[in-house]
Amino acid sequence: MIIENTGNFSVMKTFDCGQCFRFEPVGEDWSEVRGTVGDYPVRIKDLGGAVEIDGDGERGFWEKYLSLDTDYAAIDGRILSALDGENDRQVMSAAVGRGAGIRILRQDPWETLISFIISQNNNIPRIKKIISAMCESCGKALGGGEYAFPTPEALCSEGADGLLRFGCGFRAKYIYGAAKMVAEGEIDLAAVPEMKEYADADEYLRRIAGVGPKVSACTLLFGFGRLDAFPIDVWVKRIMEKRFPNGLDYTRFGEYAGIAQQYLFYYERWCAND
DNA sequence: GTCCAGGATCGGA
DNA sequence: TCCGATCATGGA
Repeated sequence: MIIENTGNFSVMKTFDCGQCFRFEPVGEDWSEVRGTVGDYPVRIKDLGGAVEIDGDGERGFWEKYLSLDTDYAAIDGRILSALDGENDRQVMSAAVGRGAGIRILRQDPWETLISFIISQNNNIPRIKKIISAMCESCGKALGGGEYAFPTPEALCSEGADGLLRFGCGFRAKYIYGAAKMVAEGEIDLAAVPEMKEYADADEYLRRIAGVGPKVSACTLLFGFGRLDAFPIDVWVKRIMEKRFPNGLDYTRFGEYAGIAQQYLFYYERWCAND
């Protein structure tokens, strides 16, 4: 199917900005990607102002997954006018300019939680490798060599030691603990969207060992669509120290702090690679 | 061999 | 409350 009127939506930026770990480019660049969302293996191709989806699932499912129902032009405007001072405005302008086209994906909360537990003190290529091995071994086969993300029960039955073979190292005990809590109902991820206050949702997720402020924020942002979450990792810390000498009060971005964060993250990494 | 990666936890000051 | 060491692993 083809979805029209996608504005400045960029497949490349959206799928290569570190928010998801199960997509790969089809060809030379990231203008077309393939991966798996839930039980749907899919190809997503950027047509420039439109996007082609090759996979099962209703149109509404993909529109929601890709956040095509969200007015990013309006949000960008708010982010650009949120800060005072010439320097801060200039930095944000550069970051928004570089990141424009990114969409915060609405990913599965459980997959997002585990993915970002794995992400701690780790790098993106290796995170992908671990998740891929885990899916192939513990996830439901979808045909064509594709696999669903493992259920809590599937990971729980591996045991902490069983998970070590995927190369997750010291994070194995955290993954197992999270799987056990969710499988046994001690943590109910479906209850999180009901928590209106960020602090409440954050506190709830951090009952899981291995989930600190950063993993919690990423899970809330990428898995629960909480755009007010502002994950601070080494890159964001770096850009805050380097380019905001007077400090950055991210609460000024209000309910869209997470999108501002993603622009800053993308911008700083782009500068490092350039 | 050394350093680093979308951090969290623990113990000691 | 804050700070440093430590935690596995592999790629640069």
